[in-house]
Amino acid sequence: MPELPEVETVCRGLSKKLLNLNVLKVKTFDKKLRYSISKNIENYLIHNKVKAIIRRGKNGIIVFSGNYNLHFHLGMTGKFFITNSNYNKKKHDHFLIKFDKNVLLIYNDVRKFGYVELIKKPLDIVSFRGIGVEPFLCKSFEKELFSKICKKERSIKEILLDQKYICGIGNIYASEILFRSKISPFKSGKDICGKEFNTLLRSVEYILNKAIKKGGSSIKNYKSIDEELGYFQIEFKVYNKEGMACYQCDNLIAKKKQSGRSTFFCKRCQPIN
DNA sequence: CGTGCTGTTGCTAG
DNA sequence: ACTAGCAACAGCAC
Repeated sequence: MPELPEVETVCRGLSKKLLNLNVLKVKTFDKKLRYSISKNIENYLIHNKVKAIIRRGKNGIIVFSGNYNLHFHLGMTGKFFITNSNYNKKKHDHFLIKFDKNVLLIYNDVRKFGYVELIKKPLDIVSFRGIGVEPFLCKSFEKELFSKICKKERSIKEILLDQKYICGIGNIYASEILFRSKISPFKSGKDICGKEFNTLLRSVEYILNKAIKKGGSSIKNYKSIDEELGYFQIEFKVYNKEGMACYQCDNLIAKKKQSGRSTFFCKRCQPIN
């Protein structure tokens, strides 16, 4: 389930396991994920050392010592596993990197909406793929963000999902953030007042931070041989809770589609006006 | 057994 | 500027 907190947890896990290791071998099992993987990717990465793992929105970047970095996006079902060289290939494994110290990194993706790609240095992290402000920096950009968003006809839920304003928020946490903010997901951007917007930004930080903390606590007590990185789940207040009692009031949680995607909310706690 | 629907993302054609 | 459709697959209800 890769939104920002999951990607952050994956990056921290990768850092812990891969930093300073050397690439011995790269292998692709599938020619194509969302995009085709560079045919001779091994030539670009072999004998390179892992220098850092960086997250930007829902993107991860493995920084290598050579001229190229490796950008990954997990799509809907992308997962990394760290294991050892005795590993046997599983269904939907698409890509692996063998490092020294007997460390093997596996990329597994059922639906193949994710991808990995080489990106040439230098790394421009600020304007990376044209995405917007990092959620944990959004308070410093409150004025700029508000001046854009308060002109939008679109609903605030769709604005939160649009990576070009604030990046990293996906369909699950968008509902959770709006519930905490007591703002209707259907409220138009132009109807959001300054005070509400301030509450919204604080909820963005709160919800994502809470989820990262949860991920951070789940990652350190691994015990299986094949360690799956970033798999965890926070307790949701509204997501997937249709028909259940609201956490705050007696009302039942409602579910509606916005741009073809499910939104969960409480009509009483999140009034439209 | 099949058929149809849903799903954590993001690109693109219209 | 916006939305529907789509990518590929599993899991579920019926």
